[in-house]
Amino acid sequence: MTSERYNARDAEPRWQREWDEKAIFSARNDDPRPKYYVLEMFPYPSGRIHIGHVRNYTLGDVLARYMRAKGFNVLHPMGWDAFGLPAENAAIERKVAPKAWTYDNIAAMKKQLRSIGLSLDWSREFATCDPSYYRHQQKLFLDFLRAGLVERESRKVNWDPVDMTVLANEQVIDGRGWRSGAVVEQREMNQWVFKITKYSQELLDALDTLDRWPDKVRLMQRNWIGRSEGLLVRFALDPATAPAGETELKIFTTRHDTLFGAKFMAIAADHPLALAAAAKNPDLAAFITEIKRIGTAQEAIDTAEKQGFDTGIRAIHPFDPSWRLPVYVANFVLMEYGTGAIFGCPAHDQRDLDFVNKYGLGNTPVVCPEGQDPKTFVITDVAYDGDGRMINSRFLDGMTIEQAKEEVAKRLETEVRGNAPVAQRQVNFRLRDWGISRQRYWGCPIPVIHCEKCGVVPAPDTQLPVTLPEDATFDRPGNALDHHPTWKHVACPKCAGKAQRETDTMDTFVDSSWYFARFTDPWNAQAPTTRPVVDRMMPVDQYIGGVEHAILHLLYSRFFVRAMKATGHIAMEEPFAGMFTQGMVVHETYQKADGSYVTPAEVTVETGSNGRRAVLTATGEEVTIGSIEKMSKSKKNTVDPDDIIATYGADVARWFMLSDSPPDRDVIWSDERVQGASRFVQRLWRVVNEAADIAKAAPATRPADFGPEATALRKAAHSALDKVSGGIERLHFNVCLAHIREFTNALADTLAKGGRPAADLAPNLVPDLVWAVREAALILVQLIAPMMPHLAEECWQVLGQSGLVSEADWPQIERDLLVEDSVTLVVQVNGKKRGDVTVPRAAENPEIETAVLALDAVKQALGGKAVRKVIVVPMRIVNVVG
RNA sequence: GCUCCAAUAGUCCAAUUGGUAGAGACGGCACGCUUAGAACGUGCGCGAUCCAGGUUCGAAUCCUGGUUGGAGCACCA
Repeated sequence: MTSERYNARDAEPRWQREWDEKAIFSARNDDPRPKYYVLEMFPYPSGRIHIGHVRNYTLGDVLARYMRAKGFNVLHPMGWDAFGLPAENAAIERKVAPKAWTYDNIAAMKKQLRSIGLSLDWSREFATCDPSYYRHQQKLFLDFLRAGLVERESRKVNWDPVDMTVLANEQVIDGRGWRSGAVVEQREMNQWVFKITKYSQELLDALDTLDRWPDKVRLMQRNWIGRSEGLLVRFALDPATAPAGETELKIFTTRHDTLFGAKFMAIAADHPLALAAAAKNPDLAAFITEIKRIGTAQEAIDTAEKQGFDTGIRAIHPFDPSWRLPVYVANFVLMEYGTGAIFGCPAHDQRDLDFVNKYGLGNTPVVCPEGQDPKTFVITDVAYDGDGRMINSRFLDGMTIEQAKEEVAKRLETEVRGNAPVAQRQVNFRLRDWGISRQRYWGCPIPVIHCEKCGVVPAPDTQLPVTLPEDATFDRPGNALDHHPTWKHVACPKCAGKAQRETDTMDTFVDSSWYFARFTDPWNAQAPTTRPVVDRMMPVDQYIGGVEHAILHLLYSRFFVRAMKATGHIAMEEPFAGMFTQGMVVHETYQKADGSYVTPAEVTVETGSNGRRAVLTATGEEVTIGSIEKMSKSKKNTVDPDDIIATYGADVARWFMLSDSPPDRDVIWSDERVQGASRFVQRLWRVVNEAADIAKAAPATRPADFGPEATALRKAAHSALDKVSGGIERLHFNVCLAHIREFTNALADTLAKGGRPAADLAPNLVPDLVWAVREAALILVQLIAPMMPHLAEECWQVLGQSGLVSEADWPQIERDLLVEDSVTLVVQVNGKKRGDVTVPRAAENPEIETAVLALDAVKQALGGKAVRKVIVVPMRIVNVVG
């Protein structure tokens, strides 16, 4: 018997070396077994891993190790999402080259990742900033360009005039650049865009096939794509009021049923008609300038009041030539959606109602809710957007909304004005094409050349990769690529004349939109993918990451794979067959009396009879325990994975991450519970060592019969095996851990009942029980192996097993042990529990009924009333209805 | 504002998807052990499953309405 504590600091590096030397986690592309691809979202090399990474990668590792034991050829790779702004900021602030900074960080983080004991295939590692990766991305870009999936477009962008760069919407805070603080301008710029909207409908429809994705994520994508069916209507303009001879105004609506409730038309500030009118009206021009200025600040948009300006233009109602509607320029109409123009029906749209109430245009209800009297139904401050019957709508009166929509569409699409129908049915999407141009150095260069004579010329394949210059300087704002003295000057591949390289680089979301495919064959120097390999190893069977990527990253990847299919790089459409969004790691916050935050490492929490209090460990000063929040540097409520692993070991960190909270929910980091995990590690170590001492006496062959004690232990073992297997497959790791602890308790009980010390006892034990103890201990170790692989290896060795538990096959379940000979059914009378009855497993309903009705408790509860019905739920319950 | 999700013991969470509310842990209390020791072992679980209705033989689970908390989108016509 070993009385030594389990020493994680000694064991963990030892087993990590062992796995490494034997390269047991390398997947082979020619392995004939069925494949299983587990992938966690790859990290940005910020410098240190975060506790959230530990959770993310532990979740994936449990699955990878389990599937490996189940006999799959598991692909579980890791890499680095290595392009991006922080490297350039480091270059500016610390005078270190982005490349050096990035690769140093990768080296540091890789060391940290290794200390977690993840079963990763490091032979496939790459960083997206490796030219050997991005050269293929450039190739994909050029293939997409040829296929019409990339275009150059003039687009409105957020421009930071100080940093001289385009900002993403998230980088604009209160209308100012997040770094420079300069007021952000809206500029029209030429941008490269991926034509993701060509796949709007497909990306939407295919969501229904992704049955192993969270509903939440699918819903978010559905809303993001934002399909709406409506009608495109051409309103004629009163020629006397048109500023420059315009004849019509096109609008898009989904509520054409409410056309008779129209009170006004509204157009966006940058609508051509608005610009034409502004040219003749200085007041209108001033108004447009004003609302465009507000338009840049995201905050202002949220709270801005509805504002409009009457252009003087009058539109003619499509069903009544004598009905004129005023055309306003309004700040709530977006040029980017639909046609940039609407008709306003205030009674049934809140925005329109706010607008008319401000400008005194009135409203007419045209949909009356069921049960309301149309004569008294009025709208004042709240628009009605529910169901009902049409009123005040001439030929539509009495129809449902759907009938009215159909009638309006039918009439207007058959009416012709100037060789075209007045209206046509149209489907609109909220989804926009994906602008990928970034005025940044540290990104994948866009492989095109601008020639004064030939225009945009793709870089020839032979010139790939177009690499970043390593001697760029960061001493002034703007794009370092553009500033570089020589890099952009090249000869035109077509005419050999003077030309310039594109100095924009790609959005880093491009890098992460296909890395999962590259992992299948990162060694291919000739092409992005190797067809037979990528077609066999993809899709990713289980992808795991944070919900913050639920929309953009996942949608872009889904688009990218479709584009890769269209250009012959892959056979499938959907990259991720299974998707899982894990919760965050959160922690309570601690504040000193002066309001400043202190880290958990500086604090000692004491639990007394009147609750918990926290003091500074160094000084004893009392600190306030604050709310539980996402770990952040500003709140200082972070824990460092290195500290945890140094103190408790990786297995404890892993076990803690998996316990209690379901993986898709936030987990509260709690020192008490981490210590609980640590105590379990020691307890398991003791139990296994004790079992190992007994197991030495186990007979070599399986006994023919097992006594009751042995059978009970075997049932506990195989039941745990069954539940844990199922739990892992459904990613219910917290429940798996509960079953493992339950089984550990059962094994410990059996050992304790035999008496102590165990060594004296072994010879007295009957062989069947000794054999069962050995079996139980082995199963237990295999069950914990996916979660605590180092401890499992150590235990495996103690149990005298040769080889590695990481390479062992998952134990076979003996299903016979899971079925009981007799079952105990709960007996209810009128839904209330009155007792129970134990019957043979095979008992038929009539015998069960007889047995139940014979119970005294049942007779008493019935109180002489006749039995009306007896409901027998097999294996569970009997309900007597009296 | 719109859409969606959640709510079970002091705390974190289970409940085979409509069948006995309790698996596991944290904390607490009691007892034991007296050295595996900032441990270890044993024991202790009445909470109208957030509230009000409804469906059902039977509801934590399904339906309706609310309360509280969270998430996403945000003038999308």
